[in-house]
This record gives sequence, C-alpha cells and structure tokens, in this order.
Amino acid sequence: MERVFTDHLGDWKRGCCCGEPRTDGVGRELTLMGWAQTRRDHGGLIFVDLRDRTGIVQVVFNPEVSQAAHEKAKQIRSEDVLSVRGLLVRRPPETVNPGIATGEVELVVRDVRLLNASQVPPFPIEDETDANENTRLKYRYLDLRRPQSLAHLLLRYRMTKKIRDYLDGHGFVEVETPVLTKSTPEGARDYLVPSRIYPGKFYALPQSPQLFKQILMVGGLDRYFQIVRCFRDEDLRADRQPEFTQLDMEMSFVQPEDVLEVVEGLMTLLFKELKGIELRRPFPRMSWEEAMSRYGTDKPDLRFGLKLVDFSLAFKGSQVKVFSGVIERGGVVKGIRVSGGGIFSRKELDDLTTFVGQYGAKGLAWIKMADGEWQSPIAKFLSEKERSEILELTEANSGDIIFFVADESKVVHESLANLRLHLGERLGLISEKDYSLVWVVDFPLLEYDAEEKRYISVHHPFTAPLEKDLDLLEKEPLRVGSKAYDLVLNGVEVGGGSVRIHQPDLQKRILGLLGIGPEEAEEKFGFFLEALGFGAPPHGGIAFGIDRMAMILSGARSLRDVIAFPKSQRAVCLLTDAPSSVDAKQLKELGIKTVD
RNA sequence: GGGGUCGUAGUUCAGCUGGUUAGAACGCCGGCCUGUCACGCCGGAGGUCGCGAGUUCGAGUCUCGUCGGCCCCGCCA
Repeated sequence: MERVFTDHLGDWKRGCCCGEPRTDGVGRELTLMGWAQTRRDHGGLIFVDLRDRTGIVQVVFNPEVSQAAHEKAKQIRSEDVLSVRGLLVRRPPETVNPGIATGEVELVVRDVRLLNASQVPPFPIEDETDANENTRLKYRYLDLRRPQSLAHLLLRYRMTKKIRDYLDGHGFVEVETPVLTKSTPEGARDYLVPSRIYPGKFYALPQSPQLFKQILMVGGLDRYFQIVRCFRDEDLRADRQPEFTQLDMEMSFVQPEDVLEVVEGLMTLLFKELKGIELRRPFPRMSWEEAMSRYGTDKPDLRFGLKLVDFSLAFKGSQVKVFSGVIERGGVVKGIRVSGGGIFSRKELDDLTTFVGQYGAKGLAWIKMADGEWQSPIAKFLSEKERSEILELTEANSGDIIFFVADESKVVHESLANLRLHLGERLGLISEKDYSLVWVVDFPLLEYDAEEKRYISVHHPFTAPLEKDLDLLEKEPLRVGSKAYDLVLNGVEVGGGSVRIHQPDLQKRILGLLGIGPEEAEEKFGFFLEALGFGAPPHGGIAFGIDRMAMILSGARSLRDVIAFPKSQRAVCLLTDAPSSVDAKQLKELGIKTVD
C-alpha cells in the first residue's frame, strides 16, 4: 500500500533545529522539522523521535491536546518527513532521557504537517550500521543521514575551511585550473574526454594541476593553492579512488625548507583545531635512504618498532645456501626481530610465509630463540660466528622470533615492510590515538626501470636535482639527489612535493635523460618549456591528499567513508550506476565508434 | 590481467557428511495499549537460496562458468 502525504510547509518556518531545544526554551511555542526516527504508539500517547543533522528531540502527540494531530500521527513511519508545532515543556523528572542532549524537554504537538512519506528504509538509520557497503552506497542518501557519516563530512569540511583560512593568512591565492586539459606522458592512465569540435581529438582530465601551478608561478602569482579534483584511471584500493581531491600548493623564490615550514604550520593548526593535538615542531626528517633500509619503504609508519635488520654481511659465504646464494647474486638478506614472537604456531608461520609471498618473497625463514636453543629449520647450518652476529645485530632475547627474507633488495624491502605493518597491527603495537608525522627527504632523482629499459623520475620530471649533483646527471644519473620531500602520516603518504626546475635548459636535460627527446618534448611540453624561458622564478610546492587526510583524522577505514559519493572497487557509482551507455546520436556527434 | 573472500526474507545472519514444508533476530503489516525512548503484548505476511549450466533419484549444500560487493598483487610519474 502506497502511503502518500500531501501537506505542504505553507507559512510555517523552522523555529530551531531538532538537537537544540533545552530547558531554557520551556514554555515557548516551537515549530520543528525533520525526519521521524521512530514512533512509539501507546494507543493513547504517541511519541516520535524527530531527527535532523543536529540531533534528536522527542515530540508527543496527546489526543487530549489535539485529537486531529494525534490522528495524523498514527500514519507516521520511520524516515517520514514532518513538521510539528507545539509547546516545549519540561519532561516529568522520571521520564528524562539522559542519553540525548534534548532529553530534559519534549514538544507537545498541537499541529502537524506530514510533508513526505518514506519507503521502508533498507537499513535502519543508526550510527552503528551492519548493512553491507553496496546497500549503503546504493542508498547513499540514507547512509549520509547516519550521524557517523555526517561527522566524516563535517570534519572534512572543517579541514578544508581551516586550510583556506590558514593559506589566505599566509599570502596564498586560490586559483582554479582547467579540468579539460592536455594529456601528458608519464604517470597514470588519463581519463579522456572526446572533443566534439575536433573529432578524433581528446582532452584529458588532470592527474594533478602540476604544470598549471608552475605556470602560475611564471605568471607572478607568487603563492598559489587550490583544493582541486584530480583523476587517475587506475585500479582502486581502500585508499585509492579514481577521482580524488588534492590540496595543491606552489610558492616562488623558495628552497625545500621554506615549503616544509609553511606546511608544518598548517599541519600543526589542523591537528590542534580538529583533534586537539599539539604537534612538536619541526617534524622529524628522515632520509629516503634510511627509510628504505630501516623500514623497507619510503613511507614508514613510526608508531612502532620492528625495524629491519641487515644480515647481508653476516651471511656472506654462509652454509645457509638460500642466503649466501642470494648475496652472491647481488641480493640482500634482511629481517625483523619480534619480541615474544616465539609463540607463533606453525600454522601462523605458514600464513606469514604466504603473506610475504604476495610481495614476491620465495620464502620466510625464521629462528625461534628459546633458552639455550634455537628452533629453526636453518639452525643446524648456522656457524658460531653467524649466531653471535645475529645476536649482536638483533639483540634478541629468549622467547623472540627473527624473520628473514633473502632476495633482490626490492622484494626484500617490500616483503618486510608489509610484514612489519602486518605484525604491528596483529600484535597490537599500533595505538589508534597516536599520530606520527615524518618528512622523508633526500630522494634520489631517478630510478632505472628494467622493463622499459630507461630512467624514470622517482617523483616527477619537473623535480629539481640537487645543485651539487648537476655534474653527475649524465655520468651517474642514479646518484643524483633531488629536492623532493614527502610528508608521511602513520605510514600513509599524505603529501609530496619538490622544488622544481625553473630553467628551460635544465628541464630539457632531464627530459632527455628520461628518454623524451627534443621533438617529443616540444610536442608534449612545448608550451611549458616556453613558459620557463620567460623568466620563471625558482619555485616549489607540494600536494596533499585531502581524502587521505580526512580518512586518517576521522579514523575511517576507507576513503569511501569520507567521500560523499564514492565509487566502488570496480569504479562504479552504485547510486547513479555510472558509467553507462550513451545514445548513438551522442557518439556520432563525437565521431566515436565503439568496438565490442 | 591475477589471487583471496563473501552473495540465503527488506536487513544482518544460521542452515551439519547432499535428503520431508529453508530458519532466527531485527524490520514490515494488522490489532490492543496514556510516559515510552531498542516501548510492550497478541496475531500475520514475506524466499527464483545472485544468475546459468553440470553431477545426482534428489543441490541452498558438490563441480564449472558468470555477475556483483569487499581485501590484496600488478598498475597508481
């Protein structure tokens, strides 16, 4: 049976929000509007919890007060929209509800307008929902009514508001850059937009406004920022959406330290205002080299220990052939000591082996340190010297376990970095209330891509090399340092940036090293190189993942929780069902034919 | 592109080694109820077991395929 409500607001105006009434308003006539959370019908009295984003207030329908309103209230169901008018009264003392902010008062309804009926909601609108995510995303508007969803969006809004205020106070100007722009090589796959006016040609949606913000510096803007949507057509993860929001910043006449200083001020403010946490400045700095060697990653989570230990020297020429063999081939042997890890069962060790296998490790060796005895498949191959070196390097005690991975360094680092996180989480070493911010600095400029057989940028092609390394560029490119920096929060790269190349000759040299010759450079970046040639000032900046920041600061598990209308893992909007087919006529106009 | 996991009533789940009519809770519908706030009490409805093949006398259960959600690898300068 379809329920239809036909009342309109008419001349009623909302007096206050549902979460606001207090005892000081008792005796006043009030008009409230909102959604019916629940109805409790006692036959005589009917109670309705009226909800809006500010909270919940109880409204009472008493037939002795208004027969007509009471009669209408019988129709009310969950999530119906209504407006009520009546007298705010103090509740009888024994009926006060200390569980809600408005619990000392209630509205005695004299008149009600039923504004819109709701279908039966597929899941209850409660803070703790156990509804599946696909149901929640399909009915996102219902999910957003949950206080927790709202809290995520509010925190996000407060964050971007503080950012704008702070940067405004520091001389930054927010400038919008194009969404329809030019596809450039390097980086992620582009989202393309066909041009109707130029059939066969395409705009690309920006992966970031990188070149535009640099050109704004050439334009003399001096200090720019933008809170801007970016697009990357790659597969999704819990912390990756195809469209996401960056805080993009750029400053003129700066060295890395100047950028770091502005950012630290901003972060300190955000943590203080949003979380009540006083961060100590300056933030710790860690070289890329140290991050890789001690944590196996360029985004170390410093909230717990379990640092990597290098055994490569200790196992050179070892009887443990899987170790010595790897070392002979130029690989490394590294490991992690876990205090009290001796309790891991065989099954757990097998699971951990499978776990590191995801990252390419061919095995996970281990030694359990028991009193006077080393339990391990490799124990009998260990020499006395190796044993003492292991002890010295790990400072292991009885009851501990040491894990080893031997392979090429990339595999060892990725395996152990992820094993470290996995163990840290599983052993409860990570406090939810801790926040660790660290700058990772001194990145190399280039790395070698074995698959493409060429150098690629560690950061991006516009990052400036260290001046002292300029001579090495053509001779030993891999030893050239860069002016890049990342800000890492709890093991998540929340921001990354660099001081840029501002001279066209140097920019061309770097592009050349990346295998982009003068012709291609001219075609893809000609406009940019030309701009650099008209007096580009030294400049640098940084970009932050707003979604990731919001996720961490609100304690959400997924980026989807802090985005109003996120995409599913298959990049589908479950609410609108995008992407979808289009009319043949639209395709024809664009000069596009699809292949099946 | 690959690996894992899940898919049963509106929702969250149970359903054993394949075996009569697929269950529970919440929600929903009807009735009663003037101090509830997860109201209570009585009664009731509600299922293409994601979809399609296969094995079998017999499939929610086993096999294969397929679609979808989530997690991960690859990918993400």
